[in-house]
Amino acid sequence: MPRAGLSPDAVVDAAVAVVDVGGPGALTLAAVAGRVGVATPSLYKHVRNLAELRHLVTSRVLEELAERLGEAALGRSRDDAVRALMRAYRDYVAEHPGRYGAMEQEAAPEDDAAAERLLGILYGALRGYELEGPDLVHAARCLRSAVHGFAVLEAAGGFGLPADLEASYELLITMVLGGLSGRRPVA
Amino acid sequence: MPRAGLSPDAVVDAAVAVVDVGGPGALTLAAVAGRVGVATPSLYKHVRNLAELRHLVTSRVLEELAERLGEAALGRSRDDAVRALMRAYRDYVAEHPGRYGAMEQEAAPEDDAAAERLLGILYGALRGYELEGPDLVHAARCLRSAVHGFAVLEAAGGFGLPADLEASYELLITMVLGGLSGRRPVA
DNA sequence: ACACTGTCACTAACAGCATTAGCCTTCTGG
DNA sequence: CCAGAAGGCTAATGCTGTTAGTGACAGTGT
Repeated sequence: MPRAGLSPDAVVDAAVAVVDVGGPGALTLAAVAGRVGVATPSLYKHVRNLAELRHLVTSRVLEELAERLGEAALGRSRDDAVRALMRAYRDYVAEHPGRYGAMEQEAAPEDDAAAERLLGILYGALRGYELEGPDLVHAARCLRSAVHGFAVLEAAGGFGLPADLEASYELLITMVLGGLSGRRPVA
Repeated sequence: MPRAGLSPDAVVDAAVAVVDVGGPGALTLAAVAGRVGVATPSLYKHVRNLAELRHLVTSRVLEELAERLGEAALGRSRDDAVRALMRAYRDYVAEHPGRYGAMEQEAAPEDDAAAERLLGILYGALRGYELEGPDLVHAARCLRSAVHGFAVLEAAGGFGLPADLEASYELLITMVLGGLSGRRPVA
């Protein structure tokens, strides 16, 4: 039995490949083991259990997303930055729907460095607006909600026809930008 | 062995109760059977398989949501209607986070009457705005994205602290209303 | 060069799950 | 009242994750 030259990273690579083709439900230790050409229990030398593997996949996706968003927002500010960020977000999800859907939902941002980093990028993009403490938090939450909601619905095929999704997303961007430009409802 | 007096509806009731306490991951035939006091295989007399049960749970949640949203939007129009709709949506999810999270993601709206009905209510609320064909579709998609994105993140504990979530949501409502009031980005 | 040690793969085994098959009791309608 | 359907059961199968124990390979100290 020659060694497979495995490593935790290689296992996550395989796991990502699995969800890319089969969706979140296909993420099983047997599938990952089969893909790397190894018996299922061998994976336990590199990964504690399935739960940890899922966690690692989530972190991987968050890292990739943060990378892309960081690039997109680089050298831009205010509306320009947010627009670029939102477009990059959707592009990533459109390229890897299974990967995005495989992220675990219960992940609290605090326990994951990648989540923290992504959140930091969001806050960075919002820096150009004059938003103090709580208002900044509200803005970031709304940005996340809009972007994530659209991403989830699109990745899961929740929208009927895929027609004109770009135009829909542009409207969403417009909504967010309008809301960020500080138009208060009453005041 | 006295009969348990089960029915498909009763099974779905139990399944909903299970996800209410244990979250989506707890939805297992064994758990549902245990809750109704029956052996696992007995469930197959009322439900085709686990996949169908999940489907039924999804439909149930969509029905409940549609009910609540319909009530909320009754007799209102335009911003008033959308505001009421969005608040009712979040209220429902906050009351039953596990239930909302248990909805299957892959559900295309076409194959489910409840989804269709909910979508109809959304479109109804948007009727007051002067939106023609595609623009109406875009608006509905954005409304869904915003509302669903916030709901998912809140239900999964994706926001750090629960503090001030109401204020955040009010900002989201403001964003949506602003976007619906027809301020075009370029034109 | 050689044993030694740790790493990494394996097989064997077990528990929990969904699912199917077959049986037996209980309701129900003619 | 009794035939048949309906709704419960146990037994058994295959897939999953997981653990324990075994053996082969690579690198290291002598």
